Amino acid sequence: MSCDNGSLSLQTFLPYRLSALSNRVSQSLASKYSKQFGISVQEWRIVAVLGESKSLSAVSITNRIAMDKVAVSRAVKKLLSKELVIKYVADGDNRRYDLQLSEKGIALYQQLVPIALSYEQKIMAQLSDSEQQQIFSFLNKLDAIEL
Amino acid sequence: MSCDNGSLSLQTFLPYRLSALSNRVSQSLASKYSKQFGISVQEWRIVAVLGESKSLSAVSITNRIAMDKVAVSRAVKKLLSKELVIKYVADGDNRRYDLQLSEKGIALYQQLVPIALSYEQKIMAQLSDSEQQQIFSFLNKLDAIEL
DNA sequence: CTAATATGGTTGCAATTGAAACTAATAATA
DNA sequence: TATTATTAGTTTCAATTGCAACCATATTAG
Repeated sequence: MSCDNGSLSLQTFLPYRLSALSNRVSQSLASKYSKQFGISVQEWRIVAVLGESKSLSAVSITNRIAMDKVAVSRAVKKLLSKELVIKYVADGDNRRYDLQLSEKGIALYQQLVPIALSYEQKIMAQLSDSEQQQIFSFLNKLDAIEL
Repeated sequence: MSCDNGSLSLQTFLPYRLSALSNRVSQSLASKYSKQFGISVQEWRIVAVLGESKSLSAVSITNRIAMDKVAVSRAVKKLLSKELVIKYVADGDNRRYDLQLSEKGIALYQQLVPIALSYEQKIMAQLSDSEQQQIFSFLNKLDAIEL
């Protein structure tokens, strides 16, 4: 569907379309998170990743999700002030802090997961079966390539 | 491929994956544009849209691409200072400015189009034929839905 | 014709982001 | 054991963004 004839229209330019869609989705999710739970997308991502695995340092978080350490540091600071996570010096390394969800954080996580999943379902429901099957394989391939 | 069992992993959460991919693509393009041409992605988008249609007001630009009028205003200001576009009061409406590419802007546009297209090709080449066929239909469907 | 409303575009200010510099602690090297 | 190099995380400062208020012109309604 993209054009191959030396001319360019943003409407058929994959990077633009990808960015426009992703921004729309992100912003709609961001406003949901913010209105209902008072947290940002970054904060939610950290909560999500901590919800999956009991205890992580900032660096391990950076390795799991697409956030650099500065962003993690700032988001964690906010999560701490909201008492959604707790932080303690790691065993055997005084530079590192291990983070885990607090009681309050776990409660938030458990509230948020079904909302996030049903949101995703709403999107997926718009796609044909074959599209649903291909979308993650597509994302995986693209994640693997050098840009 | 996403999970349907009430648990959530960011790695299989469509909004997250979409955002991560789109950011990666955007950033790599942004650095290309910036290094080679000294312009931002927003500026490039405006150049692209002006390259397609001779003359547009700021509002028409916002209607065509996913940029709000503040972003357009600021990007246009930079393009003017770089002398890539020219601006003149519109016929019959003294509030409106019509914008078009300058000679220099056209030259930039003509340089950039093939680069952008070959970049897109590099991405598309990673996808199977059926994926290439489905990707824009997929994007179109998602653009159409309410979030 | 005048008052109210709407539209095109810009500006100001606060919040967010990015990049580099920084502190503190660990690991590696000699 | 000193010395250097890495690593974890934070801070700082400038640039970018987002939102609301703003000016100027156009349009509409009374």
